[in-house]
Amino acid sequence: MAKATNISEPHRRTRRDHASETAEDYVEAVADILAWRPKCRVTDLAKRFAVSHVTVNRIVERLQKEGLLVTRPYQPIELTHKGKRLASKCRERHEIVRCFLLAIGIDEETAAIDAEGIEHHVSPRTLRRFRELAGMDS
Amino acid sequence: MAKATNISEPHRRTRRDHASETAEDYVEAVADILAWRPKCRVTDLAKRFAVSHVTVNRIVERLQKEGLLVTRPYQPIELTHKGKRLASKCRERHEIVRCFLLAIGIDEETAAIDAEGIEHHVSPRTLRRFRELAGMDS
DNA sequence: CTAAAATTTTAGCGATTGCTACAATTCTGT
DNA sequence: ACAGAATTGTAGCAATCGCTAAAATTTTAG
Repeated sequence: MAKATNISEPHRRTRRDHASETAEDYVEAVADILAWRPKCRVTDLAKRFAVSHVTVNRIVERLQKEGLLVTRPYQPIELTHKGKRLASKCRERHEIVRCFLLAIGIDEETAAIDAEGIEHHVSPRTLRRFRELAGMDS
Repeated sequence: MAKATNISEPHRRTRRDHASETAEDYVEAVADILAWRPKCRVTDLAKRFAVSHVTVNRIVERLQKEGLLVTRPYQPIELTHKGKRLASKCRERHEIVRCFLLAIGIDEETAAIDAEGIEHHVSPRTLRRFRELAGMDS
């Protein structure tokens, strides 16, 4: 067992980047919304995340600066190539986690909820194992 | 309190409370440190989380207001009864997640890292299943 | 077309978590 | 005991994510 003062290894990862998680959640949401509607608006995201449209507005502004999405004043939101790639990656990871939870016997609703929280914290190695155990190997 | 947006079940959980996670991480760390040393100091926590002592100081101040721990100026940190209970709960949950990851074939180091991130996002139901599959049933 | 409704933006507040720089206190070695 | 080292506290900055209120713009309905 690690000594109490043994800092780095585990916690380098636990020092999570909340801003990155938000970015992932948002591009994933935008991609999901655009798969069902012609346009993604601030209001759609506000409803989805149950926050005010003002909060969404500011986050969208930040993500645009980071090159993940594009929008103009009073116009709908679109993903950049970079945003689409990130969204795709997140969606796949999200699905693997969700299907893994289903595979070990978690009910649909709980799996959906837990996958949302867990997805950002699964390393590539663990993700591969999840995929195997979920029977998603191609 | 609840802004009745009645949004998708999954996101009620994904709207995570970062402050609560920090509280859990800190009481868990304090308990762990006190299991190895006679006293827990601001510096110990700063090293563990790889943040400045100033950041730790402010968080400790907040947690004291919340009744999770106690400290006086220039004195070491101790957990309240409430803090000990929370720490115990978190440690158990943490161990279940870690052992579960080991049980499905994840290596020790990866399991330790991923458990740190995942622990805050596992529902009671999923946690029970993890414990079963880890062979930790009493 | 025009007025109302919906949507988006801006302004400004607070909480939380990060930092550096510096002051205050406690601990330690001689 | 006392000086220097270590530790802790304070002041003040920034970034992120919440909010309300109110202004600006676009969309919709009559």
